[in-house]
Amino acid sequence: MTVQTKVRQKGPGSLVSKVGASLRHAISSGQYSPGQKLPSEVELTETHKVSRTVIREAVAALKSDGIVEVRQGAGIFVLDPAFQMTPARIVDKARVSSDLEVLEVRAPLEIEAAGLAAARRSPAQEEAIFECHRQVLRCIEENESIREADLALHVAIAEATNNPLFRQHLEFHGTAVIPQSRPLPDPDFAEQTAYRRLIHKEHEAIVMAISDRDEEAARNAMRDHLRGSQARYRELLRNSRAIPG
Amino acid sequence: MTVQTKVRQKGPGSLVSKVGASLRHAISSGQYSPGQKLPSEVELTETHKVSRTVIREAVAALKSDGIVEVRQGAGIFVLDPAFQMTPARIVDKARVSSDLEVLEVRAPLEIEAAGLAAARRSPAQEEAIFECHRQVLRCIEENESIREADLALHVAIAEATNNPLFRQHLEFHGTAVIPQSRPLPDPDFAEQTAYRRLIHKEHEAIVMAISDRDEEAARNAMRDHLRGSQARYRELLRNSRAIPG
DNA sequence: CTTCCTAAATAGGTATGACAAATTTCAATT
DNA sequence: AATTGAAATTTGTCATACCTATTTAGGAAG
Repeated sequence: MTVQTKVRQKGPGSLVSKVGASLRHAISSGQYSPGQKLPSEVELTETHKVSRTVIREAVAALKSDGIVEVRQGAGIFVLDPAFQMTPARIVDKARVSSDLEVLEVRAPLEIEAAGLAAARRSPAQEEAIFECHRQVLRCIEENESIREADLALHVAIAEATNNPLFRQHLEFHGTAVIPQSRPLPDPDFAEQTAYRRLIHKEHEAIVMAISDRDEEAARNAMRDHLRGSQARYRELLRNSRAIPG
Repeated sequence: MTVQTKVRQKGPGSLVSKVGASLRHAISSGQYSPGQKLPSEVELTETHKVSRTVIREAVAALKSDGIVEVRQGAGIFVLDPAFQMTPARIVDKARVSSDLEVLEVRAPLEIEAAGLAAARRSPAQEEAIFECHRQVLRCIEENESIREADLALHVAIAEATNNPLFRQHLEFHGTAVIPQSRPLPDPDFAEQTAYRRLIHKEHEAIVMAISDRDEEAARNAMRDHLRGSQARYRELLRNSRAIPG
């Protein structure tokens, strides 16, 4: 038997769990961003002063959690958080929530997020919000769906809170949309355009308040926007119910 | 090199993922029920005709998913589903959110929930809220931790919204607690009692507003309560930081 | 007969080395 | 510059050895 050059673990918790926690922290703290490759197994054995067995088992756990993907011959890569097991995926599996229920939960969160975004946004985050706002306008002018651009704007606002939980909660209902971006059942073209420009105008109030660092105005603008959306959506429901199946 | 008696894996997917899937299926299909011990690692190597490395890595994945717990010298045991992957656990693994971040997200949700509970609660739900409220008082009078009773009260309020997403969001941070129920670092006994009675009084305002079906009062009471909690928690943080490590 | 203690057996944790398979990189050739 | 093939790198699996923790079994004492 060869001489042991590595100290056997002493103290609570196994080496596998310790290395696992260390890797999780490295990833979640941004040391390795999505798509990036982790050090090789051999390098990790040297960094953590453990055997390859421990590294492989720790990586097996991360892999199971959807945090990394491992390609033989290539390496260990950090997965995009969108591919990780998010609460949305579990909850969506368990139950399909109605859009109104989702809105009801989202509204207070997004109102608060707008206020915090106004208080905390960095110049870069401000720019990102403006860019998303412009993208929504571009979709309106080109008569394209504003769905993705709309969601991206809301995500940018959540990001500007600098509390990652807001963004996570938005992704919680990632497959649900804010109703104003749903296709109208049978829209008159001019009416649709007016409708979408109203959305744009409401967005503008939010974005300007965030830019002005006006927390209260941002909250109020988002509240008005979402109340308007809820009202429009309920109207939508009533109208679509009046149409014989 | 010794003669290989096991066939090297051929076909898509690694042996680790295959054994992992097999074990998951055995557990979910009821072959091994909660609390029951799985076969030993050596037995599993024989059953699946793979090396112990493969078994250990497969078990590491199951362990990370919270499906089994492993005790050195004892064996591998199936966990009760209640201990398995819940949204809270996933999020906690990926990142440790600060309590203040959690509070920041929870506050708007709980304020809204209080308002909706006032609007929508059934008599049975009203009773449940009162019962939880009384339980908190009992814990205070018996000098027991109010943590569980406090959480149960918040859950009862979320339930009374009759929108299951509110309860789900509360469970989202199931392991995080509302700060007023945290142990104080070095409490003077009389001060602690006064403190907990203040909590009880704030709860009372919320519960009465819900009973009175007063949405606005419920929201305001919850807002005051949570703002008070946040302020107290920040004070707690400042005080604990002043104590030399 | 019951209880306690100790040794052995069982079972998981870690380290090491070897080889197979997949991917990437590099050098030589066209 | 593009292509091809070999070498290097990296992960997947197997085997062996030893350490640590728990369980079991047997014997001795009360």
